[in-house]
Amino acid sequence: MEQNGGRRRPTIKDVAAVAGVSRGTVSRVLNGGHWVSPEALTAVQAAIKSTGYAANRHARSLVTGRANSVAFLLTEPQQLLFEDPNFSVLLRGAADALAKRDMPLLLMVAGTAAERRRVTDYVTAGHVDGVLLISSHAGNPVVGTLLRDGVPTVACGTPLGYEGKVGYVAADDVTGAREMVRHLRDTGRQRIATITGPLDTPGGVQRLQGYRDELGGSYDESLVAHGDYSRLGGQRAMAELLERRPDLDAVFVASDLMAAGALITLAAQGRRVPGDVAVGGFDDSYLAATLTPALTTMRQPFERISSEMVRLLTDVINGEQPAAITLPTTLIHRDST
Amino acid sequence: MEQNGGRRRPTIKDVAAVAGVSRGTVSRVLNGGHWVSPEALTAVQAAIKSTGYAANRHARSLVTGRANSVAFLLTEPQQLLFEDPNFSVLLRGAADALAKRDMPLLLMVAGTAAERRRVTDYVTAGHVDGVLLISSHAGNPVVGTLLRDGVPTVACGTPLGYEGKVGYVAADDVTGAREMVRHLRDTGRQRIATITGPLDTPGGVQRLQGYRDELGGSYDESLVAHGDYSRLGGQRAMAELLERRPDLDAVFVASDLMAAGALITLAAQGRRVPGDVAVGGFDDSYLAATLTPALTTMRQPFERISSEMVRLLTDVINGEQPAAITLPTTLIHRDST
DNA sequence: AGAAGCACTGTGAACGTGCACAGCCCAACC
DNA sequence: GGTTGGGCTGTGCACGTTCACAGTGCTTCT
Repeated sequence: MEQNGGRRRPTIKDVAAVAGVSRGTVSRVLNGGHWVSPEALTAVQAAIKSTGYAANRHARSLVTGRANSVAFLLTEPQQLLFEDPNFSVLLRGAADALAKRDMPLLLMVAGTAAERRRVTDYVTAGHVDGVLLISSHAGNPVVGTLLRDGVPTVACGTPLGYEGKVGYVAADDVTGAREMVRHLRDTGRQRIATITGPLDTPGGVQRLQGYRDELGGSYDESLVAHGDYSRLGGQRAMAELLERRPDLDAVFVASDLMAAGALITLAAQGRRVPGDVAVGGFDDSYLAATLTPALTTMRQPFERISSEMVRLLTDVINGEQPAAITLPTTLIHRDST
Repeated sequence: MEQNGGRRRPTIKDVAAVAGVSRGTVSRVLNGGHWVSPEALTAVQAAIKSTGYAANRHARSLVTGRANSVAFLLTEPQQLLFEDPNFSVLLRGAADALAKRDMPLLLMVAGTAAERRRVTDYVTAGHVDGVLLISSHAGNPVVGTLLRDGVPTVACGTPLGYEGKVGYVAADDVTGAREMVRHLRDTGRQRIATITGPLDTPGGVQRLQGYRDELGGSYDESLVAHGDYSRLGGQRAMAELLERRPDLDAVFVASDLMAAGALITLAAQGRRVPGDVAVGGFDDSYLAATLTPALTTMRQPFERISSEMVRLLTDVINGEQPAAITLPTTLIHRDST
């Protein structure tokens, strides 16, 4: 309420004085209000309001040993993740979920070795309570460090090489991929190709897995090309596929961004979508609906993924065992199939 | 070096004991190393390494009254900013620049009134030293609050309604827009339209200003349509322009994302780019190069903008007067003009 | 009536730092 | 040879909070 006229910020002591109680009582009110009389409670609450008191988090953290904050850690080699439209959605979701718990989100980037060093130093020094890990490529050295130092960690997507050792939240890639391939087959496609993600990422191997599972015996190596989750990668992989198998009539692309690239190649080579070739994506990023034609894709529930990551992480911080959560994907039917 | 076997983290006292000096000396080494003898210096440095000591930032903040962290504050009503490709670049740049100063970046979102309240409480409570403000729409209530409470703030783009009261870093929108329009005219275009950003944002008004300045007398209201920085908005505005002025032969679009939308409309209506209509964008986001045709656009130096914002903010935090920094834009000539 | 419990309150000691201050040693100066 | 002063060092206090503990007054049970 009061104006900050260059004066010192009110402390718990000031509140206690105004309320006519002791520091201890104010502290108890602040932390749940148990074991304090109704009169004291209201007096303290009024005093807090009138003084404009806000707890000093540094002092609190110092004595409790908890930072009450969480790091959102990006460990991609390049800024590839920043081109990824999903990243923003995930980031925002995490920030929202954390804000509801009154915990700030610290954004940390660990691309280079120097950054990696700084980040692990920071994190293992206990300046955050836990880490939301946006890694993906297997063999990430950061994961090992966090694990070894016992830092509560929740990954986004199966952490290849660390399954069962670190908690994670992921979409059901295998089933999602199967469903898309089944959809393509159900609409009469015979020669269904796929553009995969990098095979050292969970999305890369698991969506390919689903593609294979669904196709079973009729699986054919020449219908598989590999991308790197970038638009350009999708463009190239599509060109490669068309050269190898000009007869293909559908393609399941492991990400919307790569699908956007594939559409460019298809258009450039005069193939009509979905007339000549049906295209199915994965993610349902905001891109999908704006492409021409609008992209049929598997929706990943990113808002849910981020909120579950935060929930899981706070649980782990509070001593629970890390768990693995898999969430279902949904087929979004648009114009490209 | 030592393993964290559930043991307590080393404190400055442990370091002092190992080095055979007092806390004070270790503290001096930590803060610049002035007034400490060479022998003590090396002894302390060795002790820091052998104990694996890292200063407790909470304790430090408690006594110094500085948080040593900065908030990256998003104040857009919706998640519009998260669709904006520039946002990621800015965010990453800021995180990098801050990391070099060993300051963490706190991401805060203040879209709704409740979020706004929480954020201003947090910030004015002194839990961060300053704010990197990613606002844009005029009349943002958060700016006033920050200003009133004397929170060091640096905005991205001219903070409409608060010019001269808060420091900012911006690209030279007016000159950039002029240059693009001049380029269109120099390549022989006669009827140059424009799609503006929202007119309560600096980019909206200033890029329109540049367009007008360059066209001078030959300026015509019917060649101006308004967008909202979204792809769909660009799509709609382009349709509006084509209906009103089917004879137009060029369009300057105030953002790449809107230009992407404009290209969709132009393609749908059978206009060839750049044959029938030349299209110039603004931003040079990663989108621009991947569009078909690749987009001619004005490059905003986002990496530089974010690093200058951080530099300016740290200056303000250290007591300097806030300044206004304007950075030049560059014409990137591609295939759409 | 005294003991025992309950509901609540106040107090002192931490937590790990930076900073002001006082003290030390040694060289240089009068 | 005492005084000054500069280079370096150690010590006590403060920062704002939580937590354990010791009360206090009041009810209830033996």
